[in-house]
Amino acid sequence: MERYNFKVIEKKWQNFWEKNKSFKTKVNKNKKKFYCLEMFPYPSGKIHMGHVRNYTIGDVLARVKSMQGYNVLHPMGWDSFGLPAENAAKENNLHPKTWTKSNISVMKKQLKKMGLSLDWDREISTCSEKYYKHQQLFFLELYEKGLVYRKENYVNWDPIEQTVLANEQVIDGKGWRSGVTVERKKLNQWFFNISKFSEELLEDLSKLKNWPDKVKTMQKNWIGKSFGCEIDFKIEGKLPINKIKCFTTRPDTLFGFSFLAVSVDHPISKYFLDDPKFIKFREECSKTGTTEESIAQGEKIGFKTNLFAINPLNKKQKVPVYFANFVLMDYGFGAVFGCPAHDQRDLDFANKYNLKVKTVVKPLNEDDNFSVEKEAYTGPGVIINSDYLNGFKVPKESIIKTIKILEKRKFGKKKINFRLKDWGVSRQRYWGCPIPIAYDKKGNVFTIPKKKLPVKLPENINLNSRGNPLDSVKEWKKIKINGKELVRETDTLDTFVDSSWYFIRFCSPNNEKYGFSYDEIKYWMPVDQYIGGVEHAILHLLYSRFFTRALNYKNKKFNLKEPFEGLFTQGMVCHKTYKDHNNNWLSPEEIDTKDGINYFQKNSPSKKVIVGSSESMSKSKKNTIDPEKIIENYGADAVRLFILSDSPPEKDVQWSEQGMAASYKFVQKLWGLHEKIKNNLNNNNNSKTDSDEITKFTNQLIHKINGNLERFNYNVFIANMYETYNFLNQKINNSINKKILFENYRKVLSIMSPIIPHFVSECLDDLKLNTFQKWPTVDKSMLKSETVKYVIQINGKKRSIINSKKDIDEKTLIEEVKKDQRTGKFLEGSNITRSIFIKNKLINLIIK
RNA sequence: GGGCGAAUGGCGGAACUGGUAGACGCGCACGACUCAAAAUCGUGUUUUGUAAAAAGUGAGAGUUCGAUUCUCUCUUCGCCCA
Repeated sequence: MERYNFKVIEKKWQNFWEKNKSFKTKVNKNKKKFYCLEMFPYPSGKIHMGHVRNYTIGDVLARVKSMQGYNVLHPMGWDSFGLPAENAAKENNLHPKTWTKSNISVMKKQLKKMGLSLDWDREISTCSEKYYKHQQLFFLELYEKGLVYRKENYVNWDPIEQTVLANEQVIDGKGWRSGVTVERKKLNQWFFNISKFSEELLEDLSKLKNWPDKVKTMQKNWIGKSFGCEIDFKIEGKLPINKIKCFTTRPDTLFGFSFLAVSVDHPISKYFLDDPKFIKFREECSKTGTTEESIAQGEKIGFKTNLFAINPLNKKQKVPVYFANFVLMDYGFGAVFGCPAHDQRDLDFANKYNLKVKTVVKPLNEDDNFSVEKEAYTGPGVIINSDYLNGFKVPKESIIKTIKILEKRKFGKKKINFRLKDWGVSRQRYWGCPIPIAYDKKGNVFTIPKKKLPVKLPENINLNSRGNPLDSVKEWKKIKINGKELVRETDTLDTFVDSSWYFIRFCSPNNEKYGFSYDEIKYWMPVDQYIGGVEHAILHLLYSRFFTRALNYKNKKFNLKEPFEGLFTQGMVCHKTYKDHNNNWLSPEEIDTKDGINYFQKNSPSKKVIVGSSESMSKSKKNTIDPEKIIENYGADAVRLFILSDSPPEKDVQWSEQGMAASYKFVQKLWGLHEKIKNNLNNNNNSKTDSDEITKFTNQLIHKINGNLERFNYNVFIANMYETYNFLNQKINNSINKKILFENYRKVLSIMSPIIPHFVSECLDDLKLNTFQKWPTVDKSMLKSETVKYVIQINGKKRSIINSKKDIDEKTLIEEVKKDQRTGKFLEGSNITRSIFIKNKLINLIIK
């Protein structure tokens, strides 16, 4: 027997597919479409195992759907703008474009070696002018629709790098690169008005039936709808401030009011700017950062003003006004009223500054003397100590009733607040999509005429200069519009904008006139199955949902709101970690073992290795496995098989050499089986002995696999493949009818083809069959059986399994149980008091 | 701090609506082939027990004829907000 030579055969079929453009797709209105999309990669250099997993999962689905008769769109492209290109450019003195292009060409070759059924004619790259010119046009259209605006906003400013940092680039209040304390700076930034759609984005989550609940919950929390009330507090003091507006979800606790806290960025802060103590305090605040985590966990600090706020429900009550670090200007109105007894954060603050703590809610099972000490009470109960609010049930009755009272007295009104903020899209970066805007000397905004698009990125750039790179390209910045001398916007768009519509572009990748054609998106959109990492569960998916709505807004021709009908989030690829005794990470290639228990450094058995837990593959932990090498060693089919076999796709999978080797062996075994079956097909047997059994098996197999595919249980699918091998390898003999064997084997091969397409193509071709087979259908009559296995339970315990005729009645079965050797003895000398009978499945006899 | 989820042999995991727990793979053990090894093939493999049998799905309770599956309490771990 010849070994299966994957190197030759995989290359052969990859060439065949490429030459014949086997996966090229066109709109075909007579055929049902299926749009299968995996999140496109950032071209960082090489593909990693996460890509291998993601794209294998998608490819299996695309191939199955195509076999099931769908017109499948399965494209691939590159999310190719972004900061790493700029950093790489600085380090290697390479232009970002050069770096990106060469990465794309490497990764494309690697993806092709995986044997993916991709329509490469639809390849797009977001850093290409052909792509971003449409994005610039969209930007202008959104601007016209009023969905884009410019405002001043605080940003994290790195004074050394002269650039804005993202929140995750600020570590302990310092720039990740410079290590210098980050400043808060007010800058003019462009915003997308995503909050306009807050309600809709939240509501429509319920329509997304094929999304994981987990992701929907995360989006729901991110949008953060809360019901409450805005309240105007009268202010007394020596400053010209009459009132301060607050948002609260707990107006019912107003009698527990003990301080008013405002953000250091609140408009009233302008009256304190000449107070050096306040300036110092504000610096202090900027160190805690603005993330919710740092606010929740950091120390709560305040700066007492000489102002007092008056409780609208009790005018005698005056409380101090503080600036506080835990109040953010972007949420609500940048001011909150403090009720320490019923909010832990407020309680911490009150305790620190010796402020009054008045209990106004008691749990239902407590008496009126209930009083909050160290822990704020936030649960349900009844209002107490609150004059005419007393007795209201918390929270259902109390909040609504209080709001009504406030509204009646004109101190406030009902308000729904969202946590979701508008999307700031300005980035002080070079390698991104230029914003098609210019300004005159006064700072008035001018849009670049649509005819003049694209605004191209200048090629010559000095990335080592400080600050915004485009700002230093003097010639590029100058522009004349209608004879006016203007200066271009030098910020570029957040790369999340690029990925917010690429799935639409895939429908019309070569349409030069516009970002898409209505005909094509009408046919292809929405994406039927979107597959990617859960790390994009919030931002990317929410931005995409927004962008689709933005295109839909005021445009009746664009009849689409939700871009992704189905979503699947796959788990990560993990590997054991290794360290030497100096706590340095070691890569799997640097270690060796003799017994599989003790590990040492390669070629030096004295240097022991500490084996750590399995963690997601990352360069920093050195526990990555290079897909290219693995494909080189084992072949793409075996790698596809393994990456799916060991865990359900939505969970993390452990990479293991042994598992990989087992998959490789399995492909080899299947080749052996193929030879064996081929030999059997040469006999002239027309009898039916053993043949029915094979047909029955095949039908049950298809039935099982259909179910497993529906549930994305690809690992079980593969277990089914192993079962099939075990069964056939045992059953194949010369007594099997040739025709029946051929027909069943054809079906078995077809079913395996989405997972190991090269191998199956070779086998089918070897049998002179078309390598593109239809997905086999189940012959339901073959799923039925004359006899049935009955589980016999006595007092709920399994005692035996009896083979019996199908559809027999309870009495007959009980007689059989009595006669049966194994079960009979349990029944001797006792009465059957009850029996539970489940047809064709089980009987449970209760005896005394 | 909040939200979501998970826990099954030595390991990864299976068990569709409550109905045979441990499919399938890895590992391990034994055997065959071999001078030998690797590779390959075969057999076995939850635990205790020679066996009959008993126990067993993180811990404890509950519902049920019957619970890995449903309910409650707890423990641990993971993910997300970050």
